[in-house]
Amino acid sequence: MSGLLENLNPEQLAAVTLPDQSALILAGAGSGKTRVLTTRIAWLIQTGNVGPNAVLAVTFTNKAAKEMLTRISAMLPINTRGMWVGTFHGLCNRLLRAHYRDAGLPQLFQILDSQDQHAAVKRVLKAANVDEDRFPARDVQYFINSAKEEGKRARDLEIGDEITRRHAELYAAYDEQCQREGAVDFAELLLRTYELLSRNEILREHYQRRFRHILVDEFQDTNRLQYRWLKLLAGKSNVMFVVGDDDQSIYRFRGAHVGNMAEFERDFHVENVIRLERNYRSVGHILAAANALIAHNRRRLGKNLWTAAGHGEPVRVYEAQSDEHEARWLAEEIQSLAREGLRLADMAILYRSNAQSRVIEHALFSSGVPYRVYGGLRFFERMEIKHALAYLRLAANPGDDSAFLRVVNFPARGVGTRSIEALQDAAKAGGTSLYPAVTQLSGKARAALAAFVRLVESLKAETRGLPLPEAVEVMLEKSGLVVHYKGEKDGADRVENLLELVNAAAAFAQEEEENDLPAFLAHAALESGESQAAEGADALQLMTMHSAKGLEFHAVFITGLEEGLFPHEQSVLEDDGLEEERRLMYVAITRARTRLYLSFARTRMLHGQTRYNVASRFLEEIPENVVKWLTPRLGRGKLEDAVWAPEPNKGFKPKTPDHGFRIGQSVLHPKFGQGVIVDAEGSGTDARLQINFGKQGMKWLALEYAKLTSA
DNA sequence: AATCCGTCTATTTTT
DNA sequence: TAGACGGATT
Repeated sequence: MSGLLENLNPEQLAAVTLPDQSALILAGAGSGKTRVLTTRIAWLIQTGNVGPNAVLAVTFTNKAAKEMLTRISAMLPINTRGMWVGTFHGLCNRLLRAHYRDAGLPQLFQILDSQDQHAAVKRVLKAANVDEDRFPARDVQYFINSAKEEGKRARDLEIGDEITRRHAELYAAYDEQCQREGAVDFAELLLRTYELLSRNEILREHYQRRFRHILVDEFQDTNRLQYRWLKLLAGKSNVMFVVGDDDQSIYRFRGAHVGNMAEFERDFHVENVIRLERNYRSVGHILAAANALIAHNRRRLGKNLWTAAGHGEPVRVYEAQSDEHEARWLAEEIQSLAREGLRLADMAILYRSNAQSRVIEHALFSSGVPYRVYGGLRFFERMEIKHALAYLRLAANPGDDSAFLRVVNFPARGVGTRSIEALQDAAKAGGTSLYPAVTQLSGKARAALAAFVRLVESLKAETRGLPLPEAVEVMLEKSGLVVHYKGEKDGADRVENLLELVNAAAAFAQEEEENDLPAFLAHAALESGESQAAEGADALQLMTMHSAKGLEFHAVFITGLEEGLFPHEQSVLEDDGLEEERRLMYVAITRARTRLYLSFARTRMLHGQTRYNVASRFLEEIPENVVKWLTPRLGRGKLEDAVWAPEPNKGFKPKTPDHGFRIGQSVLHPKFGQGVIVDAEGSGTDARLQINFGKQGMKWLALEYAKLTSA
């Protein structure tokens, strides 16, 4: 056998070569989980009686799915085409496209992402004349998604109180609207497929017979509906190979149900659970910190990571006076590591909530450290891209009301609210979508709308039969989007993104076998794309601990370790919340290969107020012998002393310093020339200013001695 | 139709 | 503090 199994440790080997029975692999952080999963698939195929098309592998992210396919292709000389490897949503999309009639959907059903869904809910609320203060769209959206993730339709809900009753009605109305418009949201992809397979015996048996081996990645993140979906496909006799880590379950707030692991053991009569506990990523002290911390959780399946590598460096802990000091220390420490030769891209700053990035970014910017922030808007979520996609959607299907409403007056073409309302009435009266209802109108409203209809018609005509990227170019031209943004003052980035959409279409057309317009639209909804294009440059990584899951870095900084922030005060109120926060800390710690830093700040600006903090309990849960304090060691006081008391009202603090210099101001220095003040601290004779002198560099100058004049 | 202004809110996020 | 949003204003 061509070395497939070489270098696997005994547990990995056991997992890969398990006989045909369902198995649960408890894979610790850094234990070679993806390798086991992909080698298992390769092994199944290579040893004979399993063909590629008998394999179904499910992941949560497109990235993971892609990674898996790449690795399998590298291991096997075969074409991976027949294999179904994808995300839950991607696979459901594939099934529903293939069986749209049986699923009760139009052939060109559109996928709504969360934004689209939010807009759709708002339209339902408006149509139903609901008081949006009492029933905010995001609450209704949350209600609908939670219900769907429990596998429930509006009619299946138990109505307890008035609010629930109203929510259920809105859920029903929303589903009706989606059905009318041929729209399917993310949860619906799952639920619809589930219903299709449970109702349709022929289809169910077909797929059950086909997928002899079902493999699931990150199983601890599955929700209840996903588990039922898997069970349905598995039937009585298929082999499930699920990989997960209960200690890394951090997504309960979005429906993940760790209990699925225990249920799986029971439902599938799992005889032996295989534990992958040997860690190939981190040095000993880091693992010791992680193990000791997670041992404070009660409900665990149980696991202890170990490594053959040495202890390595101790975990460093830093106490800062304030969030700004913490940020400045981070910048300094990172620069010093960079001087030692570490690549910036191999270091990460992690935080609990996105808001924390601001101070850090400020400090990094001031010291000129290149960085990259994860999170935020992704490519296909940007407004201008949404607009462009709406035009494409209309070209594919003019009956798409949400696309219609998005761009009917964008760029502005004199279609006002009154015209839209008239149109909506006409559509309702005629029982049609908005587009065909235009002919029912008269007067001014009709004129403006008719022009839009002509635009869509010409779009349809001129893109028909064109290769995808060319169709996108035509759309950009005809819709007037590019011209519009060119004329806007901050439109340059948007124009660039629109042009990038042509490249995205070209890349998609080249990579995918099924590459027509509808397929591209589904791709845009299911894979929102990278959040930032600038990959490759050597830049420090900034992200939340949640986004760090699955990644690893040479050096990791976990920041803001303060009671109330991490563990977050909200989470302490939630059932199992504290344990989930601890798992998050565990995930964060285990991202580090050789260097781990933990930091906290005594004071932090939060919601415009200074908060006084106590160090996080997680710090105390890490054994002293693996830790090295960079600041004087903290007394180990009782946590009951923890206060998040608001600042005692001392009236106002003089925010404008007495010396008259402000941050952002341009100044002139006799020796360094012109510069800009980027930061300041102290006051009176202690006042110091940090000034960016461009090529001369960044300097801290004592105001008392530096002869500064304003420039 | 664009812009201004007051009000509200503030944990984590993939599909 | 700062961003998003909705309503009112120009």
